[in-house]
Amino acid sequence: MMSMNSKQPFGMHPILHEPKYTHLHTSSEAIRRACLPAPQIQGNIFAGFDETLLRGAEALAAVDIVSQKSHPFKPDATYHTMSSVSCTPTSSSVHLHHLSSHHPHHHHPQPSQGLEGELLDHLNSALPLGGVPGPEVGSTPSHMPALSHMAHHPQHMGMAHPHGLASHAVISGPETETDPRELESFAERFKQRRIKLGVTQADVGSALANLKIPGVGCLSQSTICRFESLTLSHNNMVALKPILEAWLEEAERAQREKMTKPEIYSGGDKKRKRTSIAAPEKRSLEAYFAVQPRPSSEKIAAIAEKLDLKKNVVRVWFCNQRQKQKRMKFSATY
DNA sequence: ATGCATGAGCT
DNA sequence: GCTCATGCATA
Repeated sequence: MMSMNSKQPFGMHPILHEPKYTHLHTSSEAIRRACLPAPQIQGNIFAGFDETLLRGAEALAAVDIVSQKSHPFKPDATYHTMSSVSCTPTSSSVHLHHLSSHHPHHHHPQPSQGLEGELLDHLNSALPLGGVPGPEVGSTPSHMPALSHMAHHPQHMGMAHPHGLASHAVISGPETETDPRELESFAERFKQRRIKLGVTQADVGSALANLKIPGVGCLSQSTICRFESLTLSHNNMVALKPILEAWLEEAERAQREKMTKPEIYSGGDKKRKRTSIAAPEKRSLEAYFAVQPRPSSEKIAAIAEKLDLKKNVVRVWFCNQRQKQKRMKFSATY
């Protein structure tokens, strides 16, 4: 008895189900890879990790920190462009727009996040979309699946495709906006309006279930946050956009309703433990990653032993690291 | 806001 | 075992 309340209630996710995805992957992957911060230095040279080389990588990492703060790329500090909400001190605003055209892409003014009316203030007590009471990030809806693995055609997401993909918007327009620029501005607008409504990211996440969109349950605060900060894959952004857009409209509609007719709104396990990889070990991992983002099982084992970490922890770390590189903020993607 | 983890589906 | 979408836990 342990997996009963885990995740997905549905096995599928209509939202993104497009057979097409099945072959878009290869090329898009390649393209994205080509756009990455370019950690791949000379894979061959270090290809055959052995004690010496491992040490070499570590040395590299060590040197890296000692000499200066500028390394080939900063894995942990996912390319931060948004300074609007930045809360992390570590990554001021480091992002490498390397390859291709690194152009000075737009930045948003981002006004203040302060609400601007007592009216709104009380409005958030009676959340739109049903229900979610607590306006604080503390509201933990247990778990709730959602439209979880909607894009389960993993290896084939093609963000390299300007069109053809999401051409079947479930909720919004006939053609889902795949344009990075559009996504960025939407995310920006979304956040501002959400704040205006006095709703937290967690609230939005759980309120999504009230939209009753087939296959769409709620989402976590993390996901909403990532959507707003564009730290999701492009495809993920595209998939979530119509859903959040629907929520936003519904929420604002509900608010207007309350404004007009004030009468109706009077009513109103076991904990997972998170492994923490120490800074030194993390530096080593980063060094290894720089020379070989996809170490073999053996190499992972070697690294794990060397750093005295569980092999699985190392494996997952690499997976997450790779995933991070693919997230939006896709520097050179446009 | 973000680090580490899980799990589905695919190879 | 990988990628991807997501989430819990936590800084």
